[in-house]
Amino acid sequence: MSARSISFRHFILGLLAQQPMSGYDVKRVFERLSWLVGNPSFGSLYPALHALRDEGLVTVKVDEREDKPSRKVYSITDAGKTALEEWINQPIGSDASTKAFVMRLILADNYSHSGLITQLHQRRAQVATQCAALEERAGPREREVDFGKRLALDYGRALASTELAWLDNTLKRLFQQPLPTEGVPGV
Amino acid sequence: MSARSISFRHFILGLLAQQPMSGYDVKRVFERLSWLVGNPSFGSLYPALHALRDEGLVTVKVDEREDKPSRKVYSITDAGKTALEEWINQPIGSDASTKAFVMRLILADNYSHSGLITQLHQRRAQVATQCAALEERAGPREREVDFGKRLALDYGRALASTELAWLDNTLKRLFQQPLPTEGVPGV
DNA sequence: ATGTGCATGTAACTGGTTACATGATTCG
DNA sequence: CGAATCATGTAACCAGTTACATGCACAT
Repeated sequence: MSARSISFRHFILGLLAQQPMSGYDVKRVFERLSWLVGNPSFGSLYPALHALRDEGLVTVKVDEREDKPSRKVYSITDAGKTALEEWINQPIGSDASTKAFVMRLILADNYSHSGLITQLHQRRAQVATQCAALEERAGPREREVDFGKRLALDYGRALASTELAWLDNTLKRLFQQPLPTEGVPGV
Repeated sequence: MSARSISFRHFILGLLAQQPMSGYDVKRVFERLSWLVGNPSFGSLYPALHALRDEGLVTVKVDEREDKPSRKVYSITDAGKTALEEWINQPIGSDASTKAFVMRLILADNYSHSGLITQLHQRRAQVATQCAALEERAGPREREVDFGKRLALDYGRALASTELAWLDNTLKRLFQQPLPTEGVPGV
């Protein structure tokens, strides 16, 4: 079960790769990004941290302080870095949700230049396919679809074409200039 | 807790309100819309149907045919219609996912004119809030955010502003008069 | 006969939520 | 003293997936 279902647990690992944090800190990060990636409850956050620790992907250090309650600070291990790298570079499924993609975007610093570009290309291909399908089915020719489906199809088409434009634009920018914060070892 | 967590089960009820169908038919509908609302497996679809039946929201009729395998056709009941109406008209949570909103769009035919407009307004308010927050945090002033967060924020902002524009446009079409809410930059 | 599409289902598991329970520290 | 914030955790439950299992009908 090393690199399976990809979700909060892996994303948390990615956050810990950027800097060591306590569970409470992680929660705060999620809160600020909740609209983009969702907001796990403590009831799943803490167990996720425990699981990462049990797998040896992170280590815990108790931070005793006098002014505030003590807390457990989690840091990524070498094994964790390896697992993270494996996760973020595996191809995004065609069923991947927007949230899953945004998680990868947020962890962009963990990618190599070419790795990030590959991810964006894959996403682009999938969105392009969907956009084309939506455009065909929402076109003026299709009369059998009811009002609701028409609304939904149009909505989806609008979002998909915007995403496509964003991806094209971003890929262009990335292709022209190297990453501003390149420096992940070993990728 | 009759009207709880709102998901596939309720959406299926909405599909059955449009026309009686078998589980397999429902699956096919999902398949065509999978990018927009997801695609439940049979392992959750059939139990959902059973649950709706047990709650008296749908009835089953076995359709015996000679040329093809027999199937179970589900039809919505009066109780089901009541439950559906209650569900679709309850306010969308600020944490509501895009998929949950698209489900409502697809079921647009089940809304009253004013009911649908109310839903769109609620969504608009939430997206506007998020869009503003994203715009502020992704602005050129914020220097502390890393490359990945900046990418994600920009991505979110692009999608949110498109959705806002779509909502405004759709509301205008549905309800021919200017919106009482304030305008948002960049349409 | 065998494979493909149609059609229905169950059991084990997973990832998540809700609700609960605890305790330190600071502020009014 | 009580409330709010910081901080961590567990147990019960729930929605959904995966994998499995069955069977009809039709075409090759």
